Amino acid sequence: MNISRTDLNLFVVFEAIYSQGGVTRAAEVLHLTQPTISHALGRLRDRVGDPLFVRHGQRLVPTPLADRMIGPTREALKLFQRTLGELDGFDPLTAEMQFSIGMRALMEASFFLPLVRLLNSAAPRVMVSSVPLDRRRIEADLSAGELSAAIDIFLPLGEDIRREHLSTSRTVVVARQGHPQVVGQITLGSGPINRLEIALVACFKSPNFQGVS
DNA sequence: ATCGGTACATCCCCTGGCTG
DNA sequence: CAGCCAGGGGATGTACCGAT
Repeated sequence: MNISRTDLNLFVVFEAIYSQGGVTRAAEVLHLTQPTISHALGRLRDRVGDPLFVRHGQRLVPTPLADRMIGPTREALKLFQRTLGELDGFDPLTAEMQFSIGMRALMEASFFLPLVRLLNSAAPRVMVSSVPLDRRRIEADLSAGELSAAIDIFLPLGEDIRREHLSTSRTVVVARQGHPQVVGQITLGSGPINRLEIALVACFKSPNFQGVS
């Protein structure tokens, strides 16, 4: 295949369809229409001589070739992205950028406000928005650029997801001395704690963030 | 069995870039 | 400047699934 005769945008479309699991959702994240994505997929199918995705009910399932292509494609797209980023340069004081950070409500109270305060001084023109996090879609949303980053508990994710430890939290139970239902060893999995109405309070402490929710 | 909703494919047209 | 070609989008067809 001659790369000079190949529209490299087709690989952006391919990656979006693979990540989103469908043409329509790929169109949404790329801000194009469904027929446009369908046309692009058709052109890529012609180029590689493989359907790449086959319909399985209402889903598009990647073919073995698509499974083989997705890794190198993502690597290449990341390289392009990094190269363009380096060309643009980055100065936090003047950068005008927008980031979407996925997090759950509990995390939001602890991390988001400190982050906004930090950015106000370090990167005043950078906008961040907090997006409700769907754990089942973290990898897909990060790959598609729907999320710039996500803050959550440690989860088993793919190797291409870069992660950093932000804080450690401890769970404690507070009850009056001699409470009849809180005796002996207490666990989260079973036992008396499950029968009680409890208030869940999370405390986070880290070098970068401090907060209580 | 039928109907409505969802999703992908295809047809057709428009637009913009390239070339002679 | 005209003709060609590729890409994008609207409209429509087709297939599938779930509810009734």
